[in-house]
Amino acid sequence: MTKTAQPKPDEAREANLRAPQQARSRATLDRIVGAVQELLETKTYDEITVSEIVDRANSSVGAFYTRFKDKAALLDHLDELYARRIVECGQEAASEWGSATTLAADVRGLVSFLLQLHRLQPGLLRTLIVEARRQGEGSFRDRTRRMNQTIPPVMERLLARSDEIGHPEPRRAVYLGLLMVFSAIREVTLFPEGLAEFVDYDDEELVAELTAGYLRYLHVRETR
Amino acid sequence: MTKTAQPKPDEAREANLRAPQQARSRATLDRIVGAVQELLETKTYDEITVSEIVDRANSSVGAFYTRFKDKAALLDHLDELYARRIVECGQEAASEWGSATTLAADVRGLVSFLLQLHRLQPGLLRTLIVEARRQGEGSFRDRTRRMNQTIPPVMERLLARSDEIGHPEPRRAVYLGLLMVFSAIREVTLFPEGLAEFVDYDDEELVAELTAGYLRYLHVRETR
DNA sequence: TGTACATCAGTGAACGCGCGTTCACTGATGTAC
DNA sequence: TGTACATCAGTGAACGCGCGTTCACTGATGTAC
Repeated sequence: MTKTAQPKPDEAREANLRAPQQARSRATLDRIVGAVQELLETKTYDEITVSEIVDRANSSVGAFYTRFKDKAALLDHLDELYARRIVECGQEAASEWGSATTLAADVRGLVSFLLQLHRLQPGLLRTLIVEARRQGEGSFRDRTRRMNQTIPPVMERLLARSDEIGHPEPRRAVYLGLLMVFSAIREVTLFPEGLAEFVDYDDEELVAELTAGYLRYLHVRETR
Repeated sequence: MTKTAQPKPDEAREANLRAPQQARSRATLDRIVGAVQELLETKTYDEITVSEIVDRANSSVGAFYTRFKDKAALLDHLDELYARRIVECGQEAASEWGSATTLAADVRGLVSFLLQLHRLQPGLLRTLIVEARRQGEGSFRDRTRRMNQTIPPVMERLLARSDEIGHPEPRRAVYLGLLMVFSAIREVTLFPEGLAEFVDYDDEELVAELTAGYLRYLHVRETR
């Protein structure tokens, strides 16, 4: 507690967003964010114009620019919101985990969680991955780091049961296994036109199969 | 053989490209294609200007527009070239396969092939996936189909040894397994800033581990 | 082999459209006394 | 409680830059006779 007032922990680190002071502008901001998120489900960020966003939000270009430094600042803000949400969801899901389950149950929970996460706003996620995070510049890089930091604790939880893991290098294996299921999920949800076309599982089956794949790769002794 | 001269089989189906008639313009075209491919390794297609492309190609905007209908036509052409190359590589690799190997060897060959393919021009591939194939419109959709058509024969080859596969649904399993290794490769090569950060295998190890993962998922009886 | 003409190829300045951004202004909310 | 002033919020026409595209022109290559 220093002499300077503590800035709001949330919007503090966002340089490009002029934080709203009144409820009215807060609402406008929310409408703008909502509008662009909707638009992102069908088009690229470049394809969306500022006018288009504010029209859909029942706002105006002027209002837009009193909140945001420029158009890029909105994308930055979206990324911030998304990152925050992921971290939050992750912690929430982790706290729901009981501590006495099996490795198989843990893995299954993880896979299921990841799939749900990707089902949320695929268009937005796609944009953030390919448009924002392209080359690790500035704030985007930081957020990737923040999100990645949530992974190791989860992996440690799996590794706590190394005795069940038959793979000779458990540590590397849990990470590569995660990458396999994670990216399969990403491919299915974000790029369904590609190879995912050949995969006709529904979500439940998909979780089951990916879980099985993960466990077998880890060489978990089968106890079914 | 009808009365009309057979059009060149290759460039025939490209409406947006005025085919070069002389060696000189062929060379110019090649330089333009080369230039944009280089640029795509570091920037998005939108970020690249026509002037930028022709400057690097030691050509001129005018020359550009005598070849291409518009800027989009170049992206279309790149996609066509890429698709053609993939199909070609696939057939080539397939023909190199001896016929008396083990399932494990086949899978390993496949995984290794996929990784090599992605190492070739990651920037271009990334662009084609996210910018061109976004929503399945017109020629891009067709090409995705063409490329996807090369997959089933390969899977059939694996399925020919179903007796070695312990998974209860061999057909669905070989496809999902493929998706897992394929998308893991994609994540590593195209989006290395993300989860792939945690994976520190070199290419050889990666192939080995992905192969192991695939085989174990298929429940191939271990014979090592 | 030479000449004339047609087509192909290339040049780069100029154009103009679209979209991000600005700005002069109006109205709403908060605060001091 | 009322009045005056400051700041916040919002409006939308106008601006201007950048980039894709055009176009009038020059030069190279091919072909007919």
